[in-house]
Amino acid sequence: MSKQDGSGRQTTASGVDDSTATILHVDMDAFFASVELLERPDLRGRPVIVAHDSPRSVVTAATYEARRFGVNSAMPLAIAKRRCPQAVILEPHFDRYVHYSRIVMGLCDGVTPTVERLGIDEAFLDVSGAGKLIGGPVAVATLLRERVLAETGLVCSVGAASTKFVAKLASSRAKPDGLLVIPAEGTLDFLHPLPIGQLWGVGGKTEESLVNRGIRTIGDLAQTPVDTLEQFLGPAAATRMHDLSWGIDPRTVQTRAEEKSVGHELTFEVDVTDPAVIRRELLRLSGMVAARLRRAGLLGRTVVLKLRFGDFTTITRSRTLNEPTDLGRRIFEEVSAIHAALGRDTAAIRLVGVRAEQLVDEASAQLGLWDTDESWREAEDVMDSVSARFGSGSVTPAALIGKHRGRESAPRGESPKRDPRQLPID
DNA sequence: TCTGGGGTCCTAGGACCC
DNA sequence: TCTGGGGTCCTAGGACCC
Repeated sequence: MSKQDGSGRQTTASGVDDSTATILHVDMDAFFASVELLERPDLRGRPVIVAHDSPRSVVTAATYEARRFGVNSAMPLAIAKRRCPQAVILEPHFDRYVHYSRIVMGLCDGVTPTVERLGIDEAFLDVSGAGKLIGGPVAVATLLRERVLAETGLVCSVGAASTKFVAKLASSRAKPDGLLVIPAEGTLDFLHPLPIGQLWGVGGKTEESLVNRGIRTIGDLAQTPVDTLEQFLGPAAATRMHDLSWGIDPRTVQTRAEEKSVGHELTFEVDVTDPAVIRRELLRLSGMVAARLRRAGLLGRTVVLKLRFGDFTTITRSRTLNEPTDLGRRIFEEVSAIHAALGRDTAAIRLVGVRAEQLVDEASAQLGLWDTDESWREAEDVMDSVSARFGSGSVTPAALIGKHRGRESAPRGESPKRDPRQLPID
Protein backbone atom coordinates (compact mmCIF):
# COMPACT_ATOMS: atom_id res chain seq x y z
CA MET A 1 0.00 0.00 0.00
CA SER A 2 1.31 3.43 -0.78
CA LYS A 3 -0.13 6.74 0.17
CA GLN A 4 1.04 10.00 -1.21
CA ASP A 5 -0.13 13.26 0.26
CA GLY A 6 -0.62 16.72 -1.20
CA SER A 7 3.05 17.57 -1.10
CA GLY A 8 3.74 14.75 -3.53
CA ARG A 9 5.66 12.80 -0.91
CA GLN A 10 5.23 9.05 -0.61
CA THR A 11 4.29 8.16 2.93
CA THR A 12 5.33 4.62 2.17
CA ALA A 13 8.55 5.26 0.44
CA SER A 14 9.43 1.77 -0.73
CA GLY A 15 8.48 1.29 -4.34
CA VAL A 16 5.04 -0.28 -4.41
CA ASP A 17 4.32 -2.58 -7.31
CA ASP A 18 1.49 -0.71 -8.99
CA SER A 19 1.44 -2.87 -12.11
CA THR A 20 -1.83 -4.57 -11.11
CA ALA A 21 -3.58 -1.35 -10.00
CA THR A 22 -4.59 -0.24 -13.48
CA ILE A 23 -8.00 1.20 -12.65
CA LEU A 24 -7.98 4.73 -11.29
CA HIS A 25 -10.85 6.40 -9.51
CA VAL A 26 -10.53 10.18 -9.68
CA ASP A 27 -12.71 12.10 -7.25
CA MET A 28 -12.75 15.86 -6.80
CA ASP A 29 -12.47 16.95 -3.16
CA ALA A 30 -15.55 18.81 -1.86
CA PHE A 31 -16.12 19.74 -5.48
CA PHE A 32 -18.94 22.31 -5.40
CA ALA A 33 -17.55 23.97 -2.30
CA SER A 34 -14.04 24.10 -3.75
CA VAL A 35 -15.33 25.69 -6.95
CA GLU A 36 -17.15 28.34 -4.94
CA LEU A 37 -13.96 29.05 -3.00
CA LEU A 38 -12.17 29.84 -6.25
CA GLU A 39 -14.43 32.90 -6.42
CA ARG A 40 -14.28 33.56 -2.69
CA PRO A 41 -10.67 32.93 -1.59
CA ASP A 42 -11.39 35.08 1.45
CA LEU A 43 -13.47 32.17 2.82
CA ARG A 44 -10.65 29.63 2.72
CA GLY A 45 -10.18 27.85 6.01
CA ARG A 46 -13.71 28.65 7.16
CA PRO A 47 -16.68 26.28 7.31
CA VAL A 48 -18.57 26.75 4.04
CA ILE A 49 -21.80 25.04 3.00
CA VAL A 50 -23.15 25.11 -0.54
CA ALA A 51 -26.94 24.96 -0.48
CA HIS A 52 -29.91 26.82 -1.76
CA ASP A 53 -30.96 28.68 1.37
CA SER A 54 -34.60 27.72 1.73
CA PRO A 55 -36.52 25.92 4.45
CA ARG A 56 -36.67 22.51 2.76
CA SER A 57 -33.29 22.36 1.12
CA VAL A 58 -30.39 20.04 1.87
CA VAL A 59 -26.63 20.48 1.90
CA THR A 60 -25.22 20.13 -1.60
CA ALA A 61 -21.58 20.28 -0.52
CA ALA A 62 -19.53 21.25 2.50
CA THR A 63 -15.87 22.11 3.02
CA TYR A 64 -13.79 19.91 5.29
CA GLU A 65 -13.91 22.69 7.88
CA ALA A 66 -17.72 22.38 7.92
CA ARG A 67 -17.59 18.58 7.94
CA ARG A 68 -15.67 18.73 11.21
CA PHE A 69 -18.90 20.00 12.77
CA GLY A 70 -20.78 16.96 11.51
CA VAL A 71 -22.11 18.62 8.37
CA ASN A 72 -22.48 16.30 5.39
CA SER A 73 -23.97 16.50 1.96
CA ALA A 74 -27.64 15.53 1.65
CA MET A 75 -28.20 16.59 5.25
CA PRO A 76 -31.18 18.92 5.78
CA LEU A 77 -29.86 22.46 5.82
CA ALA A 78 -31.76 23.17 9.02
CA ILE A 79 -29.76 20.51 10.84
CA ALA A 80 -26.49 21.66 9.30
CA LYS A 81 -27.13 25.21 10.51
CA ARG A 82 -27.82 23.91 13.97
CA ARG A 83 -24.58 21.94 14.01
CA CYS A 84 -22.48 24.72 12.56
CA PRO A 85 -24.19 28.09 13.03
CA GLN A 86 -21.08 30.00 11.97
CA ALA A 87 -20.93 28.32 8.56
CA VAL A 88 -21.09 30.54 5.50
CA ILE A 89 -23.88 29.41 3.16
CA LEU A 90 -23.29 29.90 -0.54
CA GLU A 91 -25.83 29.43 -3.33
CA PRO A 92 -24.93 26.68 -5.83
CA HIS A 93 -23.87 27.65 -9.35
CA PHE A 94 -24.27 24.57 -11.51
CA ASP A 95 -22.95 26.27 -14.62
CA ARG A 96 -19.63 26.75 -12.83
CA TYR A 97 -19.47 23.11 -11.76
CA VAL A 98 -20.19 21.96 -15.30
CA HIS A 99 -17.44 24.25 -16.57
CA TYR A 100 -14.79 22.86 -14.21
CA SER A 101 -16.07 19.32 -14.66
CA ARG A 102 -15.45 19.60 -18.41
CA ILE A 103 -11.88 20.74 -17.82
CA VAL A 104 -11.15 17.89 -15.42
CA MET A 105 -12.78 15.26 -17.64
CA GLY A 106 -10.80 16.64 -20.55
CA LEU A 107 -7.59 16.14 -18.57
CA CYS A 108 -8.64 12.56 -17.84
CA ASP A 109 -9.26 12.02 -21.56
CA GLY A 110 -5.72 13.29 -22.07
CA VAL A 111 -4.12 10.37 -20.20
CA THR A 112 -6.27 7.49 -21.45
CA PRO A 113 -9.10 6.98 -23.93
CA THR A 114 -10.93 4.75 -21.46
CA VAL A 115 -12.69 7.17 -19.14
CA GLU A 116 -16.05 6.53 -17.47
CA ARG A 117 -17.72 9.62 -16.03
CA LEU A 118 -19.60 9.13 -12.79
CA GLY A 119 -21.74 12.13 -12.23
CA ILE A 120 -20.12 15.54 -12.38
CA ASP A 121 -17.04 15.13 -10.21
CA GLU A 122 -15.83 11.53 -10.49
CA ALA A 123 -14.40 9.26 -13.14
CA PHE A 124 -12.95 5.80 -13.55
CA LEU A 125 -9.92 5.48 -15.80
CA ASP A 126 -8.46 2.31 -17.23
CA VAL A 127 -4.77 3.15 -17.53
CA SER A 128 -3.51 -0.31 -18.41
CA GLY A 129 -2.50 0.99 -21.84
CA ALA A 130 -0.85 4.20 -20.67
CA GLY A 131 2.45 2.58 -19.74
CA LYS A 132 4.51 3.41 -22.77
CA LEU A 133 3.57 7.07 -22.95
CA ILE A 134 3.37 8.12 -19.32
CA GLY A 135 4.31 5.23 -17.08
CA GLY A 136 2.51 3.06 -14.52
CA PRO A 137 -0.69 3.92 -12.66
CA VAL A 138 1.14 5.93 -9.99
CA ALA A 139 2.87 8.03 -12.64
CA VAL A 140 -0.42 8.61 -14.45
CA ALA A 141 -2.27 9.49 -11.26
CA THR A 142 0.45 11.86 -10.11
CA LEU A 143 0.57 13.60 -13.46
CA LEU A 144 -3.21 13.93 -13.55
CA ARG A 145 -3.39 15.38 -10.05
CA GLU A 146 -0.73 17.93 -10.95
CA ARG A 147 -2.53 18.92 -14.14
CA VAL A 148 -5.91 19.26 -12.43
CA LEU A 149 -4.41 21.56 -9.82
CA ALA A 150 -2.52 23.60 -12.40
CA GLU A 151 -5.45 23.99 -14.80
CA THR A 152 -8.24 24.59 -12.29
CA GLY A 153 -6.80 25.33 -8.87
CA LEU A 154 -8.87 22.39 -7.61
CA VAL A 155 -7.71 19.35 -5.71
CA CYS A 156 -8.68 15.75 -6.38
CA SER A 157 -7.91 12.41 -4.80
CA VAL A 158 -7.12 9.25 -6.71
CA GLY A 159 -7.45 5.59 -5.83
CA ALA A 160 -5.64 2.96 -7.88
CA ALA A 161 -6.56 -0.73 -7.74
CA SER A 162 -7.29 -3.72 -9.90
CA THR A 163 -11.07 -3.29 -9.68
CA LYS A 164 -13.48 -0.37 -9.79
CA PHE A 165 -14.88 -1.00 -6.36
CA VAL A 166 -11.50 -1.08 -4.62
CA ALA A 167 -10.26 1.92 -6.60
CA LYS A 168 -13.28 3.90 -5.43
CA LEU A 169 -12.75 2.88 -1.82
CA ALA A 170 -9.08 3.79 -2.15
CA SER A 171 -9.84 7.30 -3.41
CA SER A 172 -12.21 7.91 -0.51
CA ARG A 173 -9.53 6.74 1.95
CA ALA A 174 -6.99 8.97 0.22
CA LYS A 175 -9.01 12.14 0.78
CA PRO A 176 -8.29 14.93 0.93
CA ASP A 177 -5.65 15.58 -1.70
CA GLY A 178 -4.15 12.10 -1.74
CA LEU A 179 -3.26 9.09 -3.81
CA LEU A 180 -3.71 5.55 -2.52
CA VAL A 181 -2.56 2.46 -4.41
CA ILE A 182 -3.93 -0.99 -3.56
CA PRO A 183 -2.04 -3.69 -5.48
CA ALA A 184 -4.08 -6.79 -6.30
CA GLU A 185 -2.31 -8.88 -3.68
CA GLY A 186 -3.13 -6.33 -0.98
CA THR A 187 -6.84 -6.18 -1.79
CA LEU A 188 -8.22 -8.45 0.93
CA ASP A 189 -6.01 -7.00 3.68
CA PHE A 190 -7.33 -3.58 2.72
CA LEU A 191 -10.95 -4.63 2.31
CA HIS A 192 -11.79 -6.96 5.17
CA PRO A 193 -11.31 -4.64 8.17
CA LEU A 194 -13.52 -1.91 6.64
CA PRO A 195 -17.00 -1.28 8.12
CA ILE A 196 -19.79 -2.93 6.16
CA GLY A 197 -21.32 0.41 5.21
CA GLN A 198 -18.36 1.01 2.90
CA LEU A 199 -19.40 -1.83 0.63
CA TRP A 200 -20.84 -0.65 -2.69
CA GLY A 201 -24.61 -1.02 -2.51
CA VAL A 202 -24.84 -1.03 1.28
CA GLY A 203 -26.71 2.08 2.36
CA GLY A 204 -28.38 2.96 5.61
CA LYS A 205 -31.13 0.32 5.52
CA THR A 206 -28.97 -2.59 4.44
CA GLU A 207 -26.24 -1.61 6.88
CA GLU A 208 -28.69 -1.71 9.76
CA SER A 209 -30.02 -5.09 8.70
CA LEU A 210 -26.50 -6.52 8.33
CA VAL A 211 -25.24 -5.13 11.65
CA ASN A 212 -28.33 -6.57 13.37
CA ARG A 213 -27.17 -9.96 12.13
CA GLY A 214 -23.66 -9.45 13.45
CA ILE A 215 -22.12 -8.54 10.10
CA ARG A 216 -20.11 -5.43 10.91
CA THR A 217 -17.17 -5.51 8.52
CA ILE A 218 -16.60 -6.45 4.92
CA GLY A 219 -14.63 -9.41 6.26
CA ASP A 220 -17.67 -10.54 8.27
CA LEU A 221 -19.75 -10.53 5.09
CA ALA A 222 -17.05 -12.45 3.24
CA GLN A 223 -17.29 -15.20 5.85
CA THR A 224 -21.10 -15.42 5.54
CA PRO A 225 -22.41 -18.04 3.09
CA VAL A 226 -24.18 -16.61 0.04
CA ASP A 227 -27.39 -18.55 0.71
CA THR A 228 -27.58 -16.99 4.17
CA LEU A 229 -27.15 -13.53 2.64
CA GLU A 230 -29.78 -14.30 0.01
CA GLN A 231 -32.44 -14.72 2.64
CA PHE A 232 -32.45 -11.03 3.46
CA LEU A 233 -30.63 -9.37 0.56
CA GLY A 234 -32.24 -11.14 -2.38
CA PRO A 235 -30.29 -13.22 -4.89
CA ALA A 236 -28.79 -10.42 -6.96
CA ALA A 237 -27.52 -8.28 -4.10
CA ALA A 238 -26.28 -11.29 -2.12
CA THR A 239 -24.10 -12.54 -4.95
CA ARG A 240 -22.83 -9.12 -5.91
CA MET A 241 -21.91 -8.12 -2.37
CA HIS A 242 -20.31 -11.44 -1.54
CA ASP A 243 -18.19 -11.16 -4.67
CA LEU A 244 -17.21 -7.58 -3.80
CA SER A 245 -16.17 -8.66 -0.33
CA TRP A 246 -13.65 -11.01 -1.94
CA GLY A 247 -12.40 -8.30 -4.25
CA ILE A 248 -14.29 -9.74 -7.21
CA ASP A 249 -15.76 -6.99 -9.37
CA PRO A 250 -16.25 -7.90 -13.02
CA ARG A 251 -17.32 -4.42 -14.11
CA THR A 252 -15.01 -2.88 -16.67
CA VAL A 253 -14.51 0.82 -17.31
CA GLN A 254 -17.24 1.80 -19.78
CA THR A 255 -16.75 4.94 -21.82
CA ARG A 256 -20.41 5.60 -22.49
CA ALA A 257 -23.63 4.42 -20.92
CA GLU A 258 -26.87 5.11 -22.74
CA GLU A 259 -29.49 7.05 -20.85
CA LYS A 260 -32.45 5.05 -19.61
CA SER A 261 -34.71 7.81 -18.36
CA VAL A 262 -35.05 11.57 -18.21
CA GLY A 263 -36.93 13.35 -15.47
CA HIS A 264 -37.45 16.52 -13.50
CA GLU A 265 -39.06 17.10 -10.14
CA LEU A 266 -39.72 19.92 -7.72
CA THR A 267 -40.28 20.11 -3.98
CA PHE A 268 -42.55 23.02 -3.10
CA GLU A 269 -41.45 25.35 -0.33
CA VAL A 270 -44.78 24.67 1.37
CA ASP A 271 -47.19 21.82 0.64
CA VAL A 272 -49.65 22.60 -2.13
CA THR A 273 -53.33 21.68 -2.12
CA ASP A 274 -54.45 23.77 -5.10
CA PRO A 275 -54.75 21.44 -8.15
CA ALA A 276 -54.22 24.41 -10.46
CA VAL A 277 -50.76 24.93 -9.01
CA ILE A 278 -49.98 21.23 -9.44
CA ARG A 279 -51.10 21.28 -13.07
CA ARG A 280 -49.05 24.37 -13.82
CA GLU A 281 -45.97 22.69 -12.38
CA LEU A 282 -46.67 19.48 -14.31
CA LEU A 283 -46.86 21.54 -17.50
CA ARG A 284 -43.51 23.16 -16.77
CA LEU A 285 -41.79 19.88 -15.83
CA SER A 286 -43.24 18.14 -18.91
CA GLY A 287 -41.78 20.85 -21.10
CA MET A 288 -38.36 20.49 -19.48
CA VAL A 289 -38.39 16.72 -19.93
CA ALA A 290 -39.44 17.03 -23.56
CA ALA A 291 -36.79 19.63 -24.31
CA ARG A 292 -34.10 17.34 -22.88
CA LEU A 293 -35.41 14.44 -24.96
CA ARG A 294 -35.30 16.46 -28.17
CA ARG A 295 -31.83 17.75 -27.42
CA ALA A 296 -30.65 14.17 -26.94
CA GLY A 297 -32.51 12.90 -30.01
CA LEU A 298 -34.62 10.57 -27.88
CA LEU A 299 -38.29 9.79 -27.42
CA GLY A 300 -39.92 8.35 -24.34
CA ARG A 301 -42.47 5.57 -24.48
CA THR A 302 -43.42 5.51 -20.79
CA VAL A 303 -44.46 8.59 -18.85
CA VAL A 304 -44.22 8.62 -15.05
CA LEU A 305 -45.93 10.92 -12.59
CA LYS A 306 -44.40 11.14 -9.14
CA LEU A 307 -46.11 12.65 -6.12
CA ARG A 308 -44.85 13.06 -2.61
CA PHE A 309 -47.45 13.94 -0.03
CA GLY A 310 -47.21 16.07 3.06
CA ASP A 311 -46.39 13.01 5.18
CA PHE A 312 -43.49 12.16 2.83
CA THR A 313 -45.16 9.07 1.40
CA THR A 314 -44.33 8.88 -2.28
CA ILE A 315 -46.17 7.26 -5.14
CA THR A 316 -45.44 6.86 -8.83
CA ARG A 317 -47.96 6.17 -11.56
CA SER A 318 -46.90 5.39 -15.09
CA ARG A 319 -48.47 4.91 -18.48
CA THR A 320 -46.93 3.38 -21.57
CA LEU A 321 -47.89 5.15 -24.78
CA ASN A 322 -48.72 3.59 -28.12
CA GLU A 323 -46.12 5.85 -29.69
CA PRO A 324 -43.09 7.35 -27.98
CA THR A 325 -42.99 11.11 -27.73
CA ASP A 326 -40.67 14.04 -27.16
CA LEU A 327 -43.48 16.59 -26.96
CA GLY A 328 -44.14 18.53 -23.80
CA ARG A 329 -47.85 18.80 -24.46
CA ARG A 330 -48.14 15.05 -25.02
CA ILE A 331 -46.29 14.26 -21.78
CA PHE A 332 -48.39 16.84 -19.96
CA GLU A 333 -51.59 15.27 -21.31
CA GLU A 334 -50.59 11.95 -19.82
CA VAL A 335 -49.34 13.08 -16.42
CA SER A 336 -52.30 15.40 -15.91
CA ALA A 337 -54.71 12.62 -16.89
CA ILE A 338 -53.01 10.29 -14.41
CA HIS A 339 -53.14 13.01 -11.79
CA ALA A 340 -56.83 13.66 -12.40
CA ALA A 341 -57.60 9.93 -12.31
CA LEU A 342 -55.97 9.63 -8.89
CA GLY A 343 -58.75 11.73 -7.41
CA ARG A 344 -56.57 13.04 -4.62
CA ASP A 345 -57.20 16.68 -5.35
CA THR A 346 -57.46 17.63 -1.74
CA ALA A 347 -54.21 16.04 -0.57
CA ALA A 348 -51.28 18.21 0.46
CA ILE A 349 -48.55 17.73 -2.13
CA ARG A 350 -44.91 18.21 -1.23
CA LEU A 351 -43.29 17.19 -4.51
CA VAL A 352 -44.26 16.60 -8.12
CA GLY A 353 -42.10 14.88 -10.71
CA VAL A 354 -42.33 13.93 -14.37
CA ARG A 355 -40.14 11.30 -15.98
CA ALA A 356 -39.86 9.68 -19.40
CA GLU A 357 -38.71 6.06 -19.56
CA GLN A 358 -38.21 3.36 -22.20
CA LEU A 359 -36.29 5.81 -24.32
CA VAL A 360 -36.15 5.20 -28.04
CA ASP A 361 -33.58 6.58 -30.40
CA GLU A 362 -35.02 9.18 -32.75
CA ALA A 363 -33.34 7.48 -35.69
CA SER A 364 -34.97 4.12 -35.01
CA ALA A 365 -38.24 5.92 -34.40
CA GLN A 366 -38.00 7.38 -37.88
CA LEU A 367 -37.29 4.02 -39.44
CA GLY A 368 -41.01 3.52 -39.06
CA LEU A 369 -40.86 1.69 -35.80
CA TRP A 370 -42.82 4.53 -34.35
CA ASP A 371 -44.97 7.27 -35.75
CA THR A 372 -43.87 10.72 -34.66
CA ASP A 373 -44.98 14.23 -35.27
CA GLU A 374 -42.21 16.24 -36.82
CA SER A 375 -43.96 19.60 -37.02
CA TRP A 376 -44.89 19.76 -33.40
CA ARG A 377 -41.41 18.75 -32.39
CA GLU A 378 -39.89 21.51 -34.49
CA ALA A 379 -42.41 23.93 -33.08
CA GLU A 380 -41.53 23.06 -29.48
CA ASP A 381 -37.83 23.36 -30.33
CA VAL A 382 -38.36 26.83 -31.72
CA MET A 383 -40.47 27.72 -28.73
CA ASP A 384 -37.71 26.61 -26.37
CA SER A 385 -35.13 28.78 -28.08
CA VAL A 386 -37.47 31.76 -28.24
CA SER A 387 -38.35 31.33 -24.58
CA ALA A 388 -34.68 31.11 -23.71
CA ARG A 389 -34.11 34.45 -25.40
CA PHE A 390 -37.26 36.38 -24.66
CA GLY A 391 -38.78 34.59 -21.71
CA SER A 392 -41.51 32.00 -21.59
CA GLY A 393 -45.00 32.87 -22.71
CA SER A 394 -43.80 34.84 -25.70
CA VAL A 395 -44.79 32.15 -28.18
CA THR A 396 -46.70 28.88 -28.23
CA PRO A 397 -46.16 25.83 -30.41
CA ALA A 398 -49.69 26.18 -31.72
CA ALA A 399 -48.90 29.67 -32.95
CA LEU A 400 -45.87 28.34 -34.80
CA ILE A 401 -47.77 25.39 -36.21
CA GLY A 402 -50.37 27.84 -37.41
CA LYS A 403 -47.66 29.74 -39.25
CA HIS A 404 -46.68 26.97 -41.57
CA ARG A 405 -49.55 24.57 -41.35
CA GLY A 406 -52.65 26.62 -41.38
CA ARG A 407 -55.74 25.01 -39.90
CA GLU A 408 -55.60 22.18 -42.37
CA SER A 409 -54.74 19.39 -39.96
CA ALA A 410 -54.38 18.59 -36.36
CA PRO A 411 -51.21 16.64 -35.69
CA ARG A 412 -51.64 12.92 -35.92
CA GLY A 413 -51.74 10.80 -32.83
CA GLU A 414 -54.08 8.59 -30.94
CA SER A 415 -56.04 11.40 -29.34
CA PRO A 416 -57.56 14.58 -30.76
CA LYS A 417 -55.19 17.48 -30.30
CA ARG A 418 -56.00 20.75 -28.72
CA ASP A 419 -54.46 24.14 -28.99
CA PRO A 420 -51.99 24.27 -26.07
CA ARG A 421 -53.15 27.84 -25.38
CA GLN A 422 -56.48 26.35 -24.41
CA LEU A 423 -55.16 23.51 -22.30
CA PRO A 424 -57.09 23.63 -19.04
CA ILE A 425 -54.39 24.70 -16.65
CA ASP A 426 -56.92 25.63 -14.00
C1' DT B 1 -36.51 24.09 11.72
C1' DC B 2 -36.46 16.68 8.78
C1' DT B 3 -35.57 14.87 4.62
C1' DG B 4 -33.14 18.02 -3.06
C1' DG B 5 -32.78 16.49 -7.65
C1' DG B 6 -30.59 13.73 -10.99
C1' DG B 7 -30.47 8.97 -11.87
C1' DT B 8 -29.83 3.19 -11.78
C1' DC B 9 -31.00 -1.36 -10.45
C1' DC B 10 -33.80 -4.91 -8.22
C1' DT B 11 -38.06 -7.23 -6.72
C1' DA B 12 -42.59 -8.80 -7.11
C1' DG B 13 -47.17 -9.53 -8.92
C1' DG B 14 -50.30 -9.84 -12.74
C1' DA B 15 -51.35 -10.18 -17.67
C1' DC B 16 -50.57 -12.59 -21.57
C1' DC B 17 -48.56 -15.89 -24.82
C1' DC B 18 -46.90 -20.36 -26.23
C1' DT C 1 -61.10 -30.78 -18.09
C1' DC C 2 -58.87 -27.90 -10.75
C1' DT C 3 -54.32 -26.27 -13.14
C1' DG C 4 -47.32 -26.73 -15.66
C1' DG C 5 -43.66 -23.78 -16.90
C1' DG C 6 -40.99 -20.35 -19.31
C1' DG C 7 -40.66 -15.81 -21.25
C1' DT C 8 -41.84 -10.99 -21.75
C1' DC C 9 -44.16 -6.79 -20.76
C1' DC C 10 -46.17 -3.56 -17.58
C1' DT C 11 -46.61 -1.39 -13.15
C1' DA C 12 -45.30 0.09 -8.29
C1' DG C 13 -42.18 0.58 -4.81
C1' DG C 14 -37.80 0.75 -2.56
C1' DA C 15 -32.74 0.96 -1.84
C1' DC C 16 -28.94 3.13 -3.32
C1' DC C 17 -25.54 6.36 -5.57
C1' DC C 18 -23.67 11.15 -6.70
